[in-house]
Amino acid sequence: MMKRISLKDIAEQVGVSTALVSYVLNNKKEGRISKMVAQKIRETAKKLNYRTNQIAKSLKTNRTFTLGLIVADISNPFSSTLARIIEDEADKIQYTVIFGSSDENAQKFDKLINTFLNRQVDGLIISAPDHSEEQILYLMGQGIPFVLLDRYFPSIPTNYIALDNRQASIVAVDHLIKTGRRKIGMISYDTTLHHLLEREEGYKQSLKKNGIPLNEHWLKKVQISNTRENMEKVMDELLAMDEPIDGLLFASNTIASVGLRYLNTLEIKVPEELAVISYDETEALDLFYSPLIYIRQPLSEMGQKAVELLLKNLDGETTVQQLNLPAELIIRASTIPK
Amino acid sequence: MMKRISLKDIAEQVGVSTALVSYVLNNKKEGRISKMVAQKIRETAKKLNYRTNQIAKSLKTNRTFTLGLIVADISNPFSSTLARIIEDEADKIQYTVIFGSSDENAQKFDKLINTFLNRQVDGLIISAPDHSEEQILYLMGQGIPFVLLDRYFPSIPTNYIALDNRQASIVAVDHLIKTGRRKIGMISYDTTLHHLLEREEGYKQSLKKNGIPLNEHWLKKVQISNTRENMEKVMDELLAMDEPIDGLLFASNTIASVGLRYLNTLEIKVPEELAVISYDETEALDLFYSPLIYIRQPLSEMGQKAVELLLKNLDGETTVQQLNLPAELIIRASTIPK
DNA sequence: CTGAAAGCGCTTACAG
DNA sequence: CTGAAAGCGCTTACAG
Repeated sequence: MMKRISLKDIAEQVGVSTALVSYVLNNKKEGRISKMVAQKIRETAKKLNYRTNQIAKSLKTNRTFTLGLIVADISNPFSSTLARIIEDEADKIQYTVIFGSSDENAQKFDKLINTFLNRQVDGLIISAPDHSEEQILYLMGQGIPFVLLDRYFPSIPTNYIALDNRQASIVAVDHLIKTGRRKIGMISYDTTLHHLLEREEGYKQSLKKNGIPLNEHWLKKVQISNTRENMEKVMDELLAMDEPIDGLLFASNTIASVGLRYLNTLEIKVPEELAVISYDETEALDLFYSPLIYIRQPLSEMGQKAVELLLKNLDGETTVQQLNLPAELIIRASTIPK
Repeated sequence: MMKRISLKDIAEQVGVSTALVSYVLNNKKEGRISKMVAQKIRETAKKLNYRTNQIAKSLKTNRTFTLGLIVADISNPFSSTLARIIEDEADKIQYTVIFGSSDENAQKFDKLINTFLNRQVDGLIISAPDHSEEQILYLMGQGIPFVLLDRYFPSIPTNYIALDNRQASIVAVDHLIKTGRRKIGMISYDTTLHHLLEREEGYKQSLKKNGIPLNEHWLKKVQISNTRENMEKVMDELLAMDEPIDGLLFASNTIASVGLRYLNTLEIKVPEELAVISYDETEALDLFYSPLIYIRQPLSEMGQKAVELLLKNLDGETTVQQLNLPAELIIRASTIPK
């Protein structure tokens, strides 16, 4: 690789100090530097194709303008859509994003945190996996600026941007009931992640509110690490009961995607025999033979607010902000009244 | 934020030089340092929760162990799947990935390159947009290690990992013909991107080989920046011809996704009236009422080879390597014989 | 208007 | 076995 041009090279060519070159290129001390010299410096920088060494600059200024993004899995559309929004927001404030996937694994998550901190990221945006309280508390203890996104821990008083999951489930299940369903199942993950527990709570709450006693067999949980294998089993159970369910809520896009694929292979008619609502939108929903109703998370707003909140923290803001944004139920064909 | 612990802090506590601390923590000069001191240093580092400042290390060693990944759009499943594979491969060699989306725009692409170079990435993995030859040549001129992924320029003799696009189209169209189709359309992008031209060439070549004269109205192009709006128009054209097409090849996952959504709204029966094959797999393909045949790109292999090749370059390898990997036609229901 | 100098936190050739 | 010292490429308080 060719030798990179440094401030020193420019300084030597122009016959000034590196300090002056630095001032000019950073537009510091404007007006207090002779126009002539300033112009000469800029010209020479251009001619030599000078490129700031951000590493050196970061070492000196103690700011890297880098943001660490930890998602569950960047190849999941939910994560990658958020990543894209965050990329765009970060770009607006001159930030670059480094990312990593935790695979819902607290240990991998811990490793990512460490890697990112070693790299001196200015802050982190985090979708935390199950059982990662310790790492979150560590970050707080160290005073590292970060914002939790999507997932959060009610016991930890820290910044987060998330959905109002309980309300989202309530609206969804209310809709199922309003369109004539009474035996409503839900498939969620076997997890202690609070946002999913809230989704389950909302489901139960809606049933209760509408005078439908909860049948405990209606609420199924599948392993996060083993979703595909588990789904067929629990769906068979839900559909093979004495009184099979006539409404179903999927708690995530992955659950929905796998579930719909399986439904495609069955004789069940959606929405006539089984009305389905899914959390999150994926293109899969549109291509299912009966376009699905879904709970749309305000991803753009979530990503924007997360970056905005992180930036506030980088700028010294210390008050904690917690946001549970409302979801929107997108109503299409899959729950026409019976 | 709390003061970060530096080598100096450890050195002071233990009563040795920073040099020694550095040697111990980096496992340099093993055996030439007294066990006692080494252990004391390690203990103290642990006790103080020492964290290497990678920025300082990078400045000194001139290596950041950071890799820049430029994709078309991280929120597109094709990009995010590759990103995930690259993340995993990079992790194996202790690399972190910073990413950016070019949106198929040469100017944004140029900006990303500059940002990443300022940040002293050790190398780049690039899905280049249309008309970005200049930037690629610049990278070559500067001797920056990089590997093109998915897209490449035949006129530029540089490392790339891509698909054998021509052959992939040939196999796909051959299959359509073999199963009884004679009027075969293709929808591609309006672009000069070589990999798409190859896909088109393969399509034409198969028709020719099979004695079917090309009807120039069969090959449609849509704007990359405006895919959704364009698709309905060209599909209407293809299906409203005096002799409507009975076979169709989609040149990308986005084209397929939009196209299938539109087909869903029409009366056309797939595959009976129209046999469809798509490039790339997306979950959407599975949920279309007639599971689609598709051209599967070996994404894992592509991502792995890209990182492997980049690593070779970082280690000083200078011979250019160009790989066109074979695709696989995944045959399912959507082209049963007429 | 401009420069000499210190220092960010590391690594490493050299000396002993 | 260990340390003093230089230096990576910047920024910036200070002095003039």
